[in-house]
Amino acid sequence: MAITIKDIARESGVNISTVSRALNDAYGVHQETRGHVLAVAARLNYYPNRVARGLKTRRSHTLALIVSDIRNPFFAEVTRGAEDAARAGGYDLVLCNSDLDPRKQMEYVASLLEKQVDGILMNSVADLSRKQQDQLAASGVPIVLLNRSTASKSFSTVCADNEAGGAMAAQYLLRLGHENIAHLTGPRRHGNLTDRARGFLRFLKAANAKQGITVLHGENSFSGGQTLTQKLLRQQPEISAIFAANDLMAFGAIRAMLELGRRVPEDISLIGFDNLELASVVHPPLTTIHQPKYEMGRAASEMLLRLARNQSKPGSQHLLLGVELIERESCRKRL
Amino acid sequence: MAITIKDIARESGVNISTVSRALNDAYGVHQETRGHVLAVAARLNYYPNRVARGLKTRRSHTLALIVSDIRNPFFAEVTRGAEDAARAGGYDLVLCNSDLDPRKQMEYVASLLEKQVDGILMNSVADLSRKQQDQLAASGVPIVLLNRSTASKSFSTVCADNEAGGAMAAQYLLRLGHENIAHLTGPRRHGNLTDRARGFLRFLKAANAKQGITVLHGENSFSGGQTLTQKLLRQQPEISAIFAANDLMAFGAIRAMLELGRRVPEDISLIGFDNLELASVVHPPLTTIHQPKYEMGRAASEMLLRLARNQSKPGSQHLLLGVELIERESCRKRL
DNA sequence: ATAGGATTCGGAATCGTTTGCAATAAGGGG
DNA sequence: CCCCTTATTGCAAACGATTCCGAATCCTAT
Repeated sequence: MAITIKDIARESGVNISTVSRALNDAYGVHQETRGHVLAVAARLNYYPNRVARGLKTRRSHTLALIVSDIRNPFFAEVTRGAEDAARAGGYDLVLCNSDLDPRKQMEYVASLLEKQVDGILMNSVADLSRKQQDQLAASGVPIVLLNRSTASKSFSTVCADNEAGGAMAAQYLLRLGHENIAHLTGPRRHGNLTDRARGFLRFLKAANAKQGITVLHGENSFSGGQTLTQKLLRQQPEISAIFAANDLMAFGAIRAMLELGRRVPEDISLIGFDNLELASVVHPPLTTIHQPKYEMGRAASEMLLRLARNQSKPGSQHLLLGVELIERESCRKRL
Repeated sequence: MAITIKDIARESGVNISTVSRALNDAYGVHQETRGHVLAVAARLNYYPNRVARGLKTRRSHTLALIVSDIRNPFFAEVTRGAEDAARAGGYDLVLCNSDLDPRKQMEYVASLLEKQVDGILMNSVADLSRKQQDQLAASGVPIVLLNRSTASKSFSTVCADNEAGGAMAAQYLLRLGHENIAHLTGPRRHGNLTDRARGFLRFLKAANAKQGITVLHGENSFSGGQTLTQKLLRQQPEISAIFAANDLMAFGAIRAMLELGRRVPEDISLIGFDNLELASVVHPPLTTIHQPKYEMGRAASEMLLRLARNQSKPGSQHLLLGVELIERESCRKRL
């Protein structure tokens, strides 16, 4: 049986309320008795029961993070940022993998509410029905959405500036003199990727680009990038630059080009998005748009902490983080 | 204010104890009243407060996982397995990143104990002092160590058969006719890598290999693999096969050889260990020893659940999981 | 010396559950 | 018809903390 404040009270001859006050160094306990209590607590090797504490104070000092799959290196990075910030604030983080399944997501949320988590970090609610979203918003826990720019009235968000990133990619390829440019992206409903595409195309259009621009939709994965690239190069062998909507697709593109005997960057320039750890490892090292993944996780946790502590005025907040061009070796001037 | 069983009791005209029993469908409540209570609970949109429950039952229904860094894809995979199994058992998982810092690890453990977690999954205790380890063992929570084969009396373990994996690598390279073989590994104190090296060397020795065998120690990372390979090929250009102690080092080796103009597998065969997701993505696709990462996480969670539920006899348990050779394209017959 | 404010402390309620025990109701055998 | 099981329910005490409130003590200024 573990030591409780009752034991400490008995052992040090004071009431449990005094022990509690001493332990939390609350106002109203004499220095001397505080010292004595603390000494006894240390001697008995006491550690507080946070569950009991939570019952009374109605805060569990835990946050939850629901991602689609922690094995996605993007989320791993975000998660690390979120955990570090939570920990720094004295909270711990429970991890949930939803696979983007709406049912699983709602089950997680229900379970988390029962556990009285103080806030929830989620990477998407896009696939939730309107009704489910309302249910979430009505639940009362603070929620911040990761990676969702569409300013929502019910939820706070933190997101990278995907549109600006798309524009950066366009500007860069234009500056290198490319004219036949393709954009490989994911399913149309994918918000972030759509933003990137929009920024990309808008910039090209604004620059009066006279080039042929091709946009191909497919799976936003390694094999998706691979397949799209094969298709692209079969249809338009004259392509000189590719903007892949994320690094994984870019890796697939590299593979496809390797297999087709097209060299990167000698024959075709390639730029990705995300700046995954692997981007610098792959050959050739991938030029890409850096998303501040760790910072996104950190900022989201910090925002959630403020919300959970009622330190910020109620209502939803929105944070848009900047992106950055990382120049490596997968792009080259058009000859 | 949330709905409690007290509200349900009032609303349905029975005592809270009956409500509690009905909700848990415990023995001793009439079908009819149970039905009524459940209906009222549903109508009021009741969900139980697990914190209060935990206070009384002394189980929090949460497990914790302490890894060095979730960004390491190996741990991401293990974590996913662990979380799935925990969830399947009705537990959730709090994630901790220790960076292998002993102080952080102990802080995490202390915090987790205060939160009354029912069990802890850790990836290593090797860097803890003897005293800290005893302290851990004395804490009373079930602990299972991931990826630590050294059968410990105080802790349960689940681990892949690193030694057998090392032997497999040796057998494979021998079968391909290689004679000048090098092994790139990490720091000497790293238990798992040491096991791999032992299996590897033992097999070569047993096969009466007359070859020159070189073992190089360095950092067990991408750049470690890169550096060691540069050094190796400078000293011994005649090397025909390399066994890297993990895939990350193998990736580094690929990069180094690329830079030195040595082709894989035409000039030099390369085999890794882990079978990371990326192993099939990199060029050339890496032949490697597969560790059942997901299963390790899952098995560890399941073992921990049994321990936490007192379903297995006390004392430590140990599980060794098999490994497997994954043949891709980074190795070739010696001409 | 004493009123009165500030400190310091103890008592007890409370958070939302579970659970042992007693009480009551129901059913069955003699 | 009564006694004895057995099923169903209520009562109340936990679990381990926090916190409001009032009592006791101390200090200080008049």
